[in-house]
Amino acid sequence: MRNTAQRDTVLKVVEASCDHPTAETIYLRCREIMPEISLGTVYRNLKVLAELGKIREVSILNAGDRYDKTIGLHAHFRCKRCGCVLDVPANDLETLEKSVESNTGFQIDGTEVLFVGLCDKCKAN
Amino acid sequence: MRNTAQRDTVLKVVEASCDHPTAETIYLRCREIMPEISLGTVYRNLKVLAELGKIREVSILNAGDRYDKTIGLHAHFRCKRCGCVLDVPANDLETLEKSVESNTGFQIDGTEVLFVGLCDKCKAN
DNA sequence: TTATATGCAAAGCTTTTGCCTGAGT
DNA sequence: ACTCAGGCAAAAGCTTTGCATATAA
Repeated sequence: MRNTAQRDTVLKVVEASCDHPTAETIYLRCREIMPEISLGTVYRNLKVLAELGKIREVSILNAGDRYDKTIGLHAHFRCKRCGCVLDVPANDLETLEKSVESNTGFQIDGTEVLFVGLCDKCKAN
Repeated sequence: MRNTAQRDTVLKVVEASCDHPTAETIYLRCREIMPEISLGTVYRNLKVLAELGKIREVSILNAGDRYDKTIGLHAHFRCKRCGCVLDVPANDLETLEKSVESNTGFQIDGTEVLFVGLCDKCKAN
């Protein structure tokens, strides 16, 4: 694994993003810092960084894949009106994982929880 | 909303499937019953049926969208080795939804829970 | 030096859409 | 009859990949 400026840039951009950006958005943000970076490189590095566990892929039902700097177990919320994606702290998730493991006998390595609904602001109007 | 043989076929195929099939798989199964059905029609009807709440779209992190005949609140499990997707009964989900609603103030209309890991069989070897 | 990563562009998938025709009601 | 839905094929994303070049170790 080589240490390249491009990979560094992708990681820094994800780490600086709080909005669970898509690959395309990450690409645009990378280009602000490193104008010559290519889209293919961004995709390649997002994949590598996710495999290394440095960033996290988030699946947002029918709205493209997103990336998240926060690795630890937590849930996501997507507002079906404005489209925003927010972190939801959910401390009961570990309990949930454990109970499913013992009920099913499966080995669980990761859990994705997505709530869909209306956020504060959109609920208001 | 018109009642067509094609829409009926798509619904019947999803209702007869226990493996959370992709749109492509559903298309192939439809063609066994109705050889002239087109892929576009399958996509259109999957979308319509999901909006009507007759079937459910399931998001399986980086593995294409799937469809599910089971509407009620339940979780999914995907084996990262063999790729199978299974239902996981999780009765605590409603409690989880409620607690997130009261903690965040968001209105929650739907919840997707996906566990990723190794199933029984794959764990064994 | 040499093997890995990048840039660029083409290719691959999945899903959507336009347009004309066919079929419910 | 009047529309909505379907068939077909093209287009529209999004993501991956091949290949030549550049660069980290």
